[in-house]
Amino acid sequence: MPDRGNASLRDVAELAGVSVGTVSHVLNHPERVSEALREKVTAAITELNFVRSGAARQLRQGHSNMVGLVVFDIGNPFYTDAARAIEDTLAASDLALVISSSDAEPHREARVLRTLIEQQVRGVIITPSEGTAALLPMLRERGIPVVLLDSPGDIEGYASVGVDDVAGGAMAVRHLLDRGHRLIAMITGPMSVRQARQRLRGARQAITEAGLDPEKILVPVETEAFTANAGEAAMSLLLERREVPTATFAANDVMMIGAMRSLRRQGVRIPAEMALVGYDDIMVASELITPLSSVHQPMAELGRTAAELLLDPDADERHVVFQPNLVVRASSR
Amino acid sequence: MPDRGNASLRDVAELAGVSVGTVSHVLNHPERVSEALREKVTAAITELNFVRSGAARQLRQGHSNMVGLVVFDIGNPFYTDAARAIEDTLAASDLALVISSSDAEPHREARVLRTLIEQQVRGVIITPSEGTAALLPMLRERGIPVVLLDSPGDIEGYASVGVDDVAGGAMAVRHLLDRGHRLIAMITGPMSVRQARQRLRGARQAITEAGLDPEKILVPVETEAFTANAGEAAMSLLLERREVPTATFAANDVMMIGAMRSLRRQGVRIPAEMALVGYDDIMVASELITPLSSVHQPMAELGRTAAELLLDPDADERHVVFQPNLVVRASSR
DNA sequence: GAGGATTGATGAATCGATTCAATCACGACT
DNA sequence: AGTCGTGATTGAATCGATTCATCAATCCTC
Repeated sequence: MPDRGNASLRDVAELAGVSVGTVSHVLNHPERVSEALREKVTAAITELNFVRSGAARQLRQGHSNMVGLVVFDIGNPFYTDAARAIEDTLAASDLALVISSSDAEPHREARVLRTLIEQQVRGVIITPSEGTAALLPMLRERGIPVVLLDSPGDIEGYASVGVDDVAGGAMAVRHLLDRGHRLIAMITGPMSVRQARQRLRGARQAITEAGLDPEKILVPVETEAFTANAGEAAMSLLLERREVPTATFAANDVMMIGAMRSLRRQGVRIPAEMALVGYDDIMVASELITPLSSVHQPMAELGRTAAELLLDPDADERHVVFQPNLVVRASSR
Repeated sequence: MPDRGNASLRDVAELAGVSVGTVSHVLNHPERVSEALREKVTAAITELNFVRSGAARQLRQGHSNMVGLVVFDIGNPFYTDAARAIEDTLAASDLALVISSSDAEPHREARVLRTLIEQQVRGVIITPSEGTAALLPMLRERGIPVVLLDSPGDIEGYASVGVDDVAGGAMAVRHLLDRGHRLIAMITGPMSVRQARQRLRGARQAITEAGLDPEKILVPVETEAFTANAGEAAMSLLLERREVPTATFAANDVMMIGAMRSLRRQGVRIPAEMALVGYDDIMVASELITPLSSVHQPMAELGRTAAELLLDPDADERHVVFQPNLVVRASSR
């Protein structure tokens, strides 16, 4: 057995009877090498099963061919959809994607970013948490481009992509207004979360724009978490009101699933007695007993754009905001 | 402003007034350096904001501090749960995780593995697809440890971790038998998929073990895909039978959600007229109108063990198989 | 046919951290 | 006082791909 698997560029050169410079040219600038030599070199490469050392390459070039993606939680389907799109876009430029999750822990986030700097990544795409702003200068100092994901202009001085949560909230409520509802509940989730606040703002805005009074039309119910149980409790509360709303908008589909449980138990018909619109358009939204209308976010486009911004040298501080779109299903029809 | 962010180990040495060797020792073998110098060096490191070059380090050491994880699809929640556990386990050994998805495309998988080899990763954890077996020798040749994920001994000669799908199928059906059901449908999914075959085998086995005849008890229905629509169609078919089963086991929760749609439309009561058990225990299983019993897989343990096997030098060809567990909810109670 | 231009190939210098053999400083012991 | 030993520090060699100045060869043009 030939001693395969550890060949260096020098070994290839020796076998092919050329200089190391030529082998390197075959790999990086094939057009500069005559066909005869090119063939000899490629033959030697296959023969030796040669794979070039990324370390040596990076050391010389000053940067690697990797881009870092740092998300809160890899488990979140939105981020994975975006990640997929990022990966595909980068692949076209021969860049590999390195995914890490920060869990929104500053300590962990710092460690992850440090590793990325050590690897001299070509750029970083990150969904910022509370502590992120303090860490970004580390990257900036080293000339590593940064794009903020799902964070429309949260932090000054960096390019960003995001989805317009105000518009999303507005389009959900506008749809319900259009269908004649005049007392609309909103299950907001925790108001400490930016997305919750902005979706609520959008909801109010839609009502104002229709020439109506948000105070009279909208019944917001804050919950402690974005869970199904929280949604169920919120809906139970709403059904006990003197004047029960005829429609409900939830800032998240999972809470709405809980709310639907409560409705089913009380025998409230959907959408006849209670129309529903959720947010996120999760995979099962269309698979529920009553398929759920929901605000869909273009995560793939978001990812693609984030990657494009990262690669664009003069995108320094551009902010791209995508518009969500409403998917209407039986729950509000 | 000091020119921060590009300092090399030599710059640190200069500022601290010591040799490069000493700085390196401070980083890697602090105990060999006197306290006085150690402090001077650490001061210089902070002053210059020094982060060592991973490339140079790797080049010299012959390997990086990264481990590659290659999955079918990052979007799949199972894999992300496992990924999280892998990441945590590796972090304890100061190893970073690089996640990539192969989409089960051999072409893409080959490219991903090539990148990992270039990076001289310390090991690779991979969920193998059809073409994987042919690619693994590339890693073996280079002495890169490999652990197969979710693939109990599929490929000879490599360590692996997996969940016992036969046992999973068996425990679902055993539960239904225990509750007195004697005509049980199984929505299998495509039989070309190993998981589908093994879960069916488990189902048969449970019936045999109970001293009954699988041919008389079990009604398998193959579908073309693991989707909700496929599940719905399968259930409609079952309901048209002369003798309608009193229980259904689906090889996947999403198909079961479709099946439940069909049942609801026909007014079949769950579990009184039809008991249900799914597989995967997806997040919404507990959030459905009728909470769904489902076979749960210990993905976190799977991930942790995969990482441990990877780091264990004498785990060369060990196979670890986990047992799934049945979560009983209202749909079969 | 000579000079100039073009194309192809070469190999030494380079990137930055690690490591080990060599040197140094200082105290202890004979 | 001199020698030995111990522990701390040094610095040069090393890993492997890239690049650029240099050299060689071939082709055009007048």
